[in-house]
This record gives sequence, structure tokens and C-alpha cells, in this order.
Amino acid sequence: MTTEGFAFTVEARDGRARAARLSTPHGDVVTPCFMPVGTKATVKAVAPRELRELGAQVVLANTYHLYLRPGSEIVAAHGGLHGFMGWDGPILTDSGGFQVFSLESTRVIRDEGVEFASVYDGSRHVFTPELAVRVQEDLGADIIMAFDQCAPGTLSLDEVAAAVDRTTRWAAACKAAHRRPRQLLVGIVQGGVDEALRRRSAAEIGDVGFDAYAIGGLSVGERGDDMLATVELMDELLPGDRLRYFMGIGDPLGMIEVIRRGVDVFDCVLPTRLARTGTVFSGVGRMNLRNARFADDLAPLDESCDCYACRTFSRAYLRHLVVQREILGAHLLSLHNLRVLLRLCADARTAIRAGRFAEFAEYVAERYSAGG
RNA sequence: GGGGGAGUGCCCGAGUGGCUAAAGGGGGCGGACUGUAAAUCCGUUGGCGCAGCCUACCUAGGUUCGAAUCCUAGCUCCCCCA
Repeated sequence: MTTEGFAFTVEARDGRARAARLSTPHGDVVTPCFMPVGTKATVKAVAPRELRELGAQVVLANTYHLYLRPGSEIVAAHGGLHGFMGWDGPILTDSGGFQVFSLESTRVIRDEGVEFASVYDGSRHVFTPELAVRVQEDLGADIIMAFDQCAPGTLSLDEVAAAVDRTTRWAAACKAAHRRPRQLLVGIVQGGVDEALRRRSAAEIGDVGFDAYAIGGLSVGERGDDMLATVELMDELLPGDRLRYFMGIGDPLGMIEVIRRGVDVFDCVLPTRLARTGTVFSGVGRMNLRNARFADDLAPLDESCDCYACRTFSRAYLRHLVVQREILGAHLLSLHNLRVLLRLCADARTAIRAGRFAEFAEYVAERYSAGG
């Protein structure tokens, strides 16, 4: 790896699955690794100290949202995101590429960049690859993302192809603009679920050349088998000695399936969002705690979970918090859902190193088969 | 003692002769959520033998082809003056 302060080593393989180590200026990350999402420099409802206790190694923040509020200069005044949000481990910032997709109704894509209407006050902002890199340099995350156009495979082939082209040009512009040392810039592959477009995007992004690669544009509405087939293809196309990051997957079953196909790290809002809407991952699939059947259920959320919520409270109490919209409910359920994913990753690492990943995956599939 | 106002579905609250099984909100029940515009959004919410019928807008009568809506009496509640 050519980026100063970083190293990446695959330490064990089991099938396509890998157990690896990424060294960063803020510590090592062992993979497979789930990265909690903290868009506005906070993993909603969970304090950094708790993230650490849960076993989180890296957290995300979002360039576009922090650029709008509070503004990167405020963050920079704290010495960057680490000081600002009180997390001393590795941080990754997404570039704003996802907002090109999620804020579709308030944005206009042009070849030079994307014009957004601020979701806060309607003011217009043009995000370019150069600006996305500059803001990310100011924010000071360890790992930063190229500015891309997230285009789901549900769009027309022409649209996905156009997104592939722009993503390549923008990736080159990001690389050229990147100046800050000791900061890992990650290139993103697009192409929806079309094999030819994925091959083209992987080749082009690979030609630009990055020390780590991300798989973007998946888990955004396409069919599950198409998604997994695309991940398998990416395993063949991406260099085996570089970190692979699947952007946006965080359900227990899906996570295991992408680990099985050679992905090292991934992030997702799902565990914390589900928690805030009353749903938890459990050994019997997802449980929506608002359901009346939990009203008098004195059992813990999940007998086998070691999180604070499971060790301390009954389903009936947690349901009460959720139904009454007590803020503690969002907090406790977030702790639990994050713990489930982080523990699964820890177990996956152990299994890969022991050459027992297939067996482990089978166990997870059985345990979380009810949609967990 | 005098004057005025109000009683609607689990709750609040629109509705003042047919388009009303009754707006809207809350609550209840259920669903969704995957690089976070999300403590959000969606559906549903009288009963049944369910293209129909039954029961429903404080109670009991009445007017009318037809009443939550008009009339009479009663019950309950609220406000103002003394």
C-alpha cells in the first residue's frame, strides 16, 4: 500500500472469505468488519465510548451533511472529526455520492458535478470531485471516498452506463485533487447489476489506481441474487491484495453472504435505523417490539446476546419504551442491533481463521433465517 | 335566582336534513426500513353469513320519503351575572 501510515494484509482465507488487517494512523482494523454509520458525526443515539464497548472499530461520517452543517471549518477547528466527535479510532467519510442517489428530488447531475438544494434551507450547492476531496481533507477522516454517482441496477442500462462514466472521471479528478498525506482515498466501482458495466467500471477505476476499492450501487433496490452475483464478480475483478468495501449492507444474512464473497468491510444505517423504529435483530429473525405479543414478555430480547439491553431489561420493558417513544428505547435497541452485527463479524473472523466459515455461515443462516 | 353554551366512534374534534359508517388528529393493530432529509414513512381501525345487511352521533318521544343534523321532554356538563 502506497498511502503513508496505512498497511493492508490478508492474514487468512477460507474459500473467498478473508480475514485481514488494515493499519491506519488511528489504529488497526481487523476484518471482516462492520462499520456503524454516523452521518452527522454521531452514530444516532450511541456515544463513542459505547461504540468502543460494543466492539466497533471504525465509524463513518458524511461529507455532504457535515459540509452543510456545521461546516467543515468548525470541524477543522477541533482538529478534525476525531476531536469533533470524540472518537479516537479510525474514521471513514463518505463523499456525498450516496446523496446523489438519496436526494434525487433536490439535485441535478452534471458532468462537472452535482447541484444540490440544501435540505435545510434550500440554498444551492455544487458538489464536485474537487470540493468533495477538499471537504474530506478538512474533516480529516483516515479513510475518504471518491465522489461517485450511486446508480442502482434498477435504472436503465443507459443511465447506469452514464453513471459509470462519470464515476470514472470523478474518481480521476478526486485522485488528482487529493493532497493530504496519511489519508486513504478509496475508489468506488459502479455498474448496477450488469456484468459488462461492472467489468468496465472495475477496469477503469483500477486504471485510475487506488489502495482500496469500494463496491457501490448495490443494496439499493435490486434483486438479492443479482446483488450477490455482482459481489462474486467483483471478487474476481478487484485486486486480491487490496481492501474491499461493500457500501451499505447491514442485515445479518446479507452481511455473511458478502463476507463469503470476499468483502472485508461494510457499513449500514440499518441496525440503528431499525432500532429507532422499534425493530431488533434476534435469533428468531427480526422482532418488531411494537407488536402486542411482546407486551407481557418477560424474556430478554435475545438470551444469547451479551449487550447491556439484553443483560438488563425484558422485552416488555423495551416494548414499553418503544411504544411510548421514550428516547432510552432508541438508545438500548441501537446498542443491541449494533452488538449483534459487531459480534457476528468477530465470530466470522474467528471462523475464517479456523477454516470453518462455511459451517459458521450455515449457523447464521439458520439462526437469522426469519428475515433477520 | 337570572342569562348563555355544550353533549359525535377508544380519546380529542369536524360536520347543522339526503353526497355520513361519519373529515382531521391522537391512540390501537400491522407493515416497511440496507454508503441516514428517517425518534421516519405506509396501511388499517363498529359488527356480520361482507357487491348486502345490522348497530351507531347523551336518553326517550316526535316531524319528515329521509335526521348526527329540525321539534318536545329529560339527564349531564361548562361559562357569565347576582
